[in-house]
Amino acid sequence: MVIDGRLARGQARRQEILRGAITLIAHQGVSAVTHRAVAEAAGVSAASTTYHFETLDDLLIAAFYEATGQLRAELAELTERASREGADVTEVCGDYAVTMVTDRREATLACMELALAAVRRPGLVPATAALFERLTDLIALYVDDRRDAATIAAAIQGLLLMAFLERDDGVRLRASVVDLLHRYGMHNH
Amino acid sequence: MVIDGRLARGQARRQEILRGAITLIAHQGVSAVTHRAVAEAAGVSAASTTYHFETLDDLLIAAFYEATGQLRAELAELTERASREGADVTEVCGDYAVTMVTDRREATLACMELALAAVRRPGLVPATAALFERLTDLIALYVDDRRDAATIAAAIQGLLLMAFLERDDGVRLRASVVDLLHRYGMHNH
DNA sequence: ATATTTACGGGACATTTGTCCCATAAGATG
DNA sequence: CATCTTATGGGACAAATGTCCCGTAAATAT
Repeated sequence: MVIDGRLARGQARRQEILRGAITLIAHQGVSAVTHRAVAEAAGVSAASTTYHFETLDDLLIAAFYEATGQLRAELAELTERASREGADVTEVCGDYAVTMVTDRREATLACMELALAAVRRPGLVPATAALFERLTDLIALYVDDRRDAATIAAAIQGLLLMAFLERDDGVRLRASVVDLLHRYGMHNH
Repeated sequence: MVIDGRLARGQARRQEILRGAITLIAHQGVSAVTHRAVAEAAGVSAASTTYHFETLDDLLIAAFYEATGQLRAELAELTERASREGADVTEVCGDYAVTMVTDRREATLACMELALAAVRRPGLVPATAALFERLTDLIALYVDDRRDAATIAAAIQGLLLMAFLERDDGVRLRASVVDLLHRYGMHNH
């Protein structure tokens, strides 16, 4: 069976719309996400966004899955590689933290916006939790107790926010993350 | 000179409006803050909110100062007392963290919303930084290095977010905070 | 007592919002 | 070819929004 070209193009545009929404969230916050604004950001008509996402909430939830999905995939791959190659987890975490506030700045900010929004919208919790799980997976390679790993993951979230507020380029953040991990891993040495 | 009763009553209503805005932010997010919604939450007319706060941004910034102000005052008093009485800072921090997700839930949530908003609105940064400073002050009683104290303060912010997401009643949070502080204070013992 | 200042309610305005409807082009299917 | 199906664009609609204006009551000042 051949793939329907129309469906394929539709899905492609759907992705463009989601990317537009994520960029919008990162730049101007969740409140800036309107059908029309997303349409303009994605370079499509407003009707197109209502076609692919019946309601705005659907669009937001989908954008959240998209944004976290990227980071989740990267984290999972990082975890797999670090586990295989026996890399220094503290260094890997430090490097990736820097990536989150530089290259992945938009997606990270979007995730933080939406994680906070999840406090009020139960529908967003599972995806948020999934992202936390992936980060915890990576840290758990270094810290035995998974509960501790979860604590560290949450703490790193706070460090990321501070880095954004201080317009830190990542240097300070990197040191903080590495140091934090060392504090919890000391008993391993 | 006698105080103008009208001005006094005006300021009182101004406070009511701010309280309404803070409650609104905590319950439904920053986006729910509209002149009319705030007016209804505060039990006043919409015109009254536009009278006391010419623009919505003014209202938001004022609400932020109000919300952080409460917490800042409490933290400052806590720091002063702990310093005077030589109390166990880890216990004080643990207890107050629990307070933040229970009794002070609304104000704390509002602060987190607005701290994140500060990433995009430079006007909100000073107040956010001031709140962080107060928290850092308290922690600095326990951890010598102020840089470390700031890191811990940021980390606690992350733990608070996680507590909200997990609907933690504070038990888990308290343990995490105390443990985190012990990790950084170990060299003191 | 009269005038002035302050606080506030009611209402209006243009703009933006979510959402829906219809026409049409492009691709798939018979 | 004819016939669906899918994806979009253009446009419309009511509702909500920020903001402004006018009238008025109450407190103060002269």
